Amino acid sequence: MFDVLRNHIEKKVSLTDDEFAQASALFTIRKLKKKQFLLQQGDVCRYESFVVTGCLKSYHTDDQGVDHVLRFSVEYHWAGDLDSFINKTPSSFNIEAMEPVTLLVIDEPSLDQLYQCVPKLETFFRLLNQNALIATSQRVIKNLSIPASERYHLFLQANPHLVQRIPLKDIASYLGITPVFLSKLRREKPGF
Amino acid sequence: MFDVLRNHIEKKVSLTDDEFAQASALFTIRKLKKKQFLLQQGDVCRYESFVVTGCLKSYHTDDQGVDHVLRFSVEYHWAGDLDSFINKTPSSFNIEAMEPVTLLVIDEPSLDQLYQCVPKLETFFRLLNQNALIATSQRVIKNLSIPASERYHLFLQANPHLVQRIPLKDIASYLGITPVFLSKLRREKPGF
DNA sequence: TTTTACACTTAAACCAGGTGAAGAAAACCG
DNA sequence: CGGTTTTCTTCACCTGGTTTAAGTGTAAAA
Repeated sequence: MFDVLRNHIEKKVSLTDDEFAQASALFTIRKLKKKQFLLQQGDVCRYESFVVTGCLKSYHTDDQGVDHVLRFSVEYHWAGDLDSFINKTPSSFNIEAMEPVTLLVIDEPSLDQLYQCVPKLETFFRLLNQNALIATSQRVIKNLSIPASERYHLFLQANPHLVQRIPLKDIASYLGITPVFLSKLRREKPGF
Repeated sequence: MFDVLRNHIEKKVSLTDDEFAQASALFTIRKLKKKQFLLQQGDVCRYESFVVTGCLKSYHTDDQGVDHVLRFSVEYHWAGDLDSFINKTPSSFNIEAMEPVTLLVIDEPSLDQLYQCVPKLETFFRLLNQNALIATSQRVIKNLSIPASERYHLFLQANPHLVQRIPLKDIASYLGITPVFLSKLRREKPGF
């Protein structure tokens, strides 16, 4: 369980046994059933969560009741709303388990404490957010410059595993199109 | 000149004179004329740049030759391509001065060194990227959930100063619409 | 002073993608 | 297994936004 987390962290910074012990003491295990919520829009996000098994989606429900998927979090990735977590503001996201999920969660005071005790972990989370920022910026540009059909095929290539696991309507939502239109795309350009 | 940078940093973390001296020794002053490039698509981004005066745009030119603006960097903000800067890969962005610009620039080895000597500055840049990630994520959701006309008015409200400084076509590009359509929007819903 | 260049507007034809409704196919659950 | 719910598809029609192309205003270059 915790060794998965250690493995994940040590891909970016190396830790002594003692340092990792300090860290793991601050995480707790949490399980969710399919369709359970880790966070509901309007609530404050109290935890950053490392996904050990399963898959979650983070999505915003707009005033017309339409969902827009920001990201999927699968094994060895993180789930949470950074804005709400840091600033203690009501979140504008739902985070929902798409499958039974096992998480290692940490709250904000503990994470702060961890940064003090083990500065290497501040570096780790800095790198994590740096990569997330890079990926999100690329997504903005792709959404602006690439038509939906191509965005769909790029998504398929980049996430062949995900497509088997999650409903198409959620992929459509992630891509910024309707399920109806995605269906049309699949009919027109099959294969690939 | 450098006091502007210090002021900016101390909004997030406080520094001793000595700590700031170590930092400022690693930055150098750079000036650009209007229309000069800080970075050209395809080159590796060697510097993170703090904007003292002026305004720049970061944009990607797609295979059809169309520009897509990722961000504007004005006074007391930063310019650079994080992906290219960190990973030393050819950048997919141009960064161009829209006005005469004065910058304080730092290269990657120096920044790394700075993180070692003054850990508080690692915290500072972590917070900076954290905020950028939050803002960029919100932009993804807004682009997916809000129609162009509303996005335009939100942009006006949020950046009243910018609109006076930069061409409308660049705002259109930032919003993900054509200048022609932006012009139509302005005609239909004037005022505000 | 004239020329060139670029930003902005207008209008009309066009298309990528959305809407609503309704059925077929899967997936879920007792 | 059988019934319910959810997902996926199809079709007919609609709209927000693009494209192309022409015209105007302005500022800088020559």
